[in-house]
Amino acid sequence: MGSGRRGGAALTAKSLGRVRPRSFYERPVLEVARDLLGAVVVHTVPGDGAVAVRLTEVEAYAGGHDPASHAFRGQTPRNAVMFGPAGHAYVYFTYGMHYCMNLVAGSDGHASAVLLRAGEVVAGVELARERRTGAVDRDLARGPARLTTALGIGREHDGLDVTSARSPLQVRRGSPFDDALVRWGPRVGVSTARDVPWRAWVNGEATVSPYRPHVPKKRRQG
DNA sequence: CGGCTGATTGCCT
DNA sequence: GGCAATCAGCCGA
Repeated sequence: MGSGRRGGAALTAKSLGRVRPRSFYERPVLEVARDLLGAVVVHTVPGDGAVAVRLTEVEAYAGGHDPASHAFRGQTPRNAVMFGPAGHAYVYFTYGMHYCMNLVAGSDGHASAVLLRAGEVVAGVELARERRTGAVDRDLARGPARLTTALGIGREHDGLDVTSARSPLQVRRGSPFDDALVRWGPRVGVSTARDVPWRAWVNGEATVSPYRPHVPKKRRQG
């Protein structure tokens, strides 16, 4: 372990499809979210290898008018990438230990984005296992923070353009899922717009995250 | 299996 | 100072 390249032979651009162009992201965020199911996120680390994840679960955030969005209270240094052009990665740190990755969608300045919640590792499984020690294969990228860990994504990737064929972080066409397999549900922990289903996942996929609605943490007594 | 909770840092008010 | 777009581990049934 720790020496030599991994995942190179199994990872061909052809099998994963073309890199999605910026125009793919410059659409309403719900359309982008739906079409990201089946798409493949590829992160390559020179000398280490590449890991590719085929998305099975995503969540849409609609920018300044969305109470659950990081953009709701306006632009800050942390969320600045969301207010920029589509097709860039917005990576944030949360719970003092986890990273989550979004893809900026919509028109410039709208600050909408799609959270990548879960997927299946389709290349670089060995490297993903190293990054996710102890996890069974099905759980390697099953959950937003698990997904970034498996891919090796951190704060340094915030703002990266994922539409370039030369980028170490790309999103490729992959193999889209049929509409009949796509399910929509209400988002977690949002009081407004509860009737709008902004979480999309693929029915029957084992890699869809198992987590339930988040309940506010109770303050410790004494 | 489902439910609950501690971990641990940075961001926003 | 409160809490977060989470996760893993522990507990009881």
